Amino acid sequence: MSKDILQKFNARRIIVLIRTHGPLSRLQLTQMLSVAPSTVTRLVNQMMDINLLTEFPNPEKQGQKGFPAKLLRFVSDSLVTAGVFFDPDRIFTCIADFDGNPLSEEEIPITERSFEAILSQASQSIDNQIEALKLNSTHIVGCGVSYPGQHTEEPGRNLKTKQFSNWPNVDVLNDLQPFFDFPVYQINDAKAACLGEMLYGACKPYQNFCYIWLSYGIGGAAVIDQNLYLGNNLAAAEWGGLFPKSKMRPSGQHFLDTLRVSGHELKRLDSITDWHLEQPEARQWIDEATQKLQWLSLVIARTFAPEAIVFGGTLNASLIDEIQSRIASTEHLGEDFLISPPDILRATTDNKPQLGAAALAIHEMLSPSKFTQ
Amino acid sequence: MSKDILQKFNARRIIVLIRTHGPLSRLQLTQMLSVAPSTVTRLVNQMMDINLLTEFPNPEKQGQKGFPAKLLRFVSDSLVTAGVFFDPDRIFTCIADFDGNPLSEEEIPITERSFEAILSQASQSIDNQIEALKLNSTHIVGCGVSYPGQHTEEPGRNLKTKQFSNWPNVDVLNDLQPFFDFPVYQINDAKAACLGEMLYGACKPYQNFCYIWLSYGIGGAAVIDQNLYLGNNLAAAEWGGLFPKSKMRPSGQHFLDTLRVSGHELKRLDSITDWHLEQPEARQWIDEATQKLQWLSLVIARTFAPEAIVFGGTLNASLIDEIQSRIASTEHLGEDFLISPPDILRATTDNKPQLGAAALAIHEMLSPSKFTQ
DNA sequence: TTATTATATTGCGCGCTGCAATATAATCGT
DNA sequence: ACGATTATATTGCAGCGCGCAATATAATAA
Repeated sequence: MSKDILQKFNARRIIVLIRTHGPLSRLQLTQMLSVAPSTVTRLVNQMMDINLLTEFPNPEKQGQKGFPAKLLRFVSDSLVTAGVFFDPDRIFTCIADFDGNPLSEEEIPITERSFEAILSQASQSIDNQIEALKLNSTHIVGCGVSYPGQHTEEPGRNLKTKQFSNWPNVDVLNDLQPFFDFPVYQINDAKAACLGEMLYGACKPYQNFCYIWLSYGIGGAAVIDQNLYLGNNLAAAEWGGLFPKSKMRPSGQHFLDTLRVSGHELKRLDSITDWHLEQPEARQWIDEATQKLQWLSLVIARTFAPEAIVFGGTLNASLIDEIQSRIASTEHLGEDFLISPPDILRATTDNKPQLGAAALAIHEMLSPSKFTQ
Repeated sequence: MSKDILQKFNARRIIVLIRTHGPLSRLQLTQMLSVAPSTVTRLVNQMMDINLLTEFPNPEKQGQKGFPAKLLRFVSDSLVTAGVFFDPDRIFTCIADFDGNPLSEEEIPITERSFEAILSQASQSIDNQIEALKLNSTHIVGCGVSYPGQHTEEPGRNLKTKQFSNWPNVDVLNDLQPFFDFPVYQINDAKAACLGEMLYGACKPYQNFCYIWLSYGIGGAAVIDQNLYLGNNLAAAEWGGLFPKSKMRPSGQHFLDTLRVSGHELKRLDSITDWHLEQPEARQWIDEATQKLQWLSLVIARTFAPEAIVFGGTLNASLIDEIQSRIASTEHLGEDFLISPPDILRATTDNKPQLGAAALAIHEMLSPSKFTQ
């Protein structure tokens, strides 16, 4: 069962197409890729040999003339990806298939916030799930790890975090890889969530979009031609920087601080209830935050001109819902904005942040930029 | 002399490397491309066969042990590109080689502003230069055409312009191609200038940068991984949209209007003299414009996080010089901006806007995104 | 039962590439 | 002075991904 087929250019393109469009016939793949039918046949058959793809009759083509096309789909437990997300309060882990269905999930409360403790629990959780699903490490394309933090300027995609006191800048190869038996990738919470939306969520149809991630802070990500654009120092799309700390900023932390001043002592984002959102101080904050985020949307539309802007995050879901729908329903994003505006979307996978981490491993394998040949 | 070698993947990569790095030996190419030496030898020899490349001894390696490496460079008149730029006042045309040296240039004053008149003069000028240089159309990879305007949402890269009254939206294939015997490409002034900087000017070393184009209006462009990023509706990096028409905006037109209010009647940007720049009203305008453009630089740094931001345009050169150097010398781009800022550069080719148009044809041929195979 | 149609497979050859052996042209060492 | 050494380039050969064209397959239509 040699998987070097996965290194082949057109094999990857086939995987990408089936992943984004759902089941397809060989003929459809031929047309979409502009390659000879024989090429598709050979590659598909090799992928069926290693049990990555399977075929089934097309129910819609029952009773039609000609050779009945067979549709191709992924074998759900043939190749899977692992995802780990954590914040100061909890660890989320999962194993997901190529279609983005979690095959298993786990949530673990955090008791000790040391790097060692969190990562051992996470890797143990992944191992348990692999065992429970009767998989082994040859089935895993990789594991994505994501948590709140900022990428540093050093090479190697290091991540530093304020949320976990005394943590070092975490380096993928030196610090993370020892915990896992398969390739590990690391990215911050916002950018992982963005990949989740791109591969599995509301952004599947888009080539270019921007993500606005509302959590304790304000994060973000920009997708250009189905790739994460990270920019110099990996600082691209870090929208939080557009809101100086000296002024009101539409972050979860600022919302908690605002509530605290008026006597509602909350420490965690997930303690916010619908009742809190109805308080006058909250209403006012929401108005102001919506206004700021609409300005941000305008700036994004004028700079990146994405097809869509997506709102998501670990902030209270109703709160994000309201902000997104209010911005989506405004007549004009801003003065002189005459061209058709980007779609303003609500993220659909931000309740499962580990799915974004899982998406990272798939992205690293399938992103067009990774296979030049 | 069959030029289908130019369609080959690694042949194009070789051209790109020699274009960006200058003369290289076969061994250097081997290492930079991570291919076998035999691959480079064969491709290079084919390109020498069609007289695209030529070799010469490496002067620096005189007196060193071993087989002396021969360096490869372009034959200057083997493959060339044509460029046409015009604004309401003049037409600039040129023929340039792959290294960005103009082989010939022409400037034509505009007497009649009809589409037909301008394009016939431009194409006639190009044809004359081709003849004078003893070239024929097989040597021309293409012709870029650029002028002030905004791209429309229609497919086919249509360009609409306010500067030329009664002009239709110009479509490349239907409207432009009939004037030329080789492929034509069209793009607006700002984005063409940006390509000129990327291929020939101050931005050669950068993978990602943003261009701020100061002319009658405020244009711009974003380069991501050595590609123009155009965004949805080709509206990306149109910075002008960030300055509402209801307020002060750092555009050449606004500068002319400001001077007019204080009694200095100027209609054309190239009528601005150093004396004008010393007037009190001008000084105040420049202060304000610098402040606005520094804010823009901060926004760009926070969104695109480019390696560099380049200032250029058809606005008075001293004026752009001053704005660029003032922004480049500020301690911090803005509040909380802690990471290393982008380089703030001065464009070096904006005195030859036709070179940017010429760059477009080369870019269309050599851009990595155009050759997947 | 045969013709027609839509889809998939097989046989063959081309062309790009890597590998390993060989060639080339300079200096170094004695 | 002349072979040894070194750095660079070329050649022969084989592998392999792909396209083309012929063929096979499995359904409906006549």
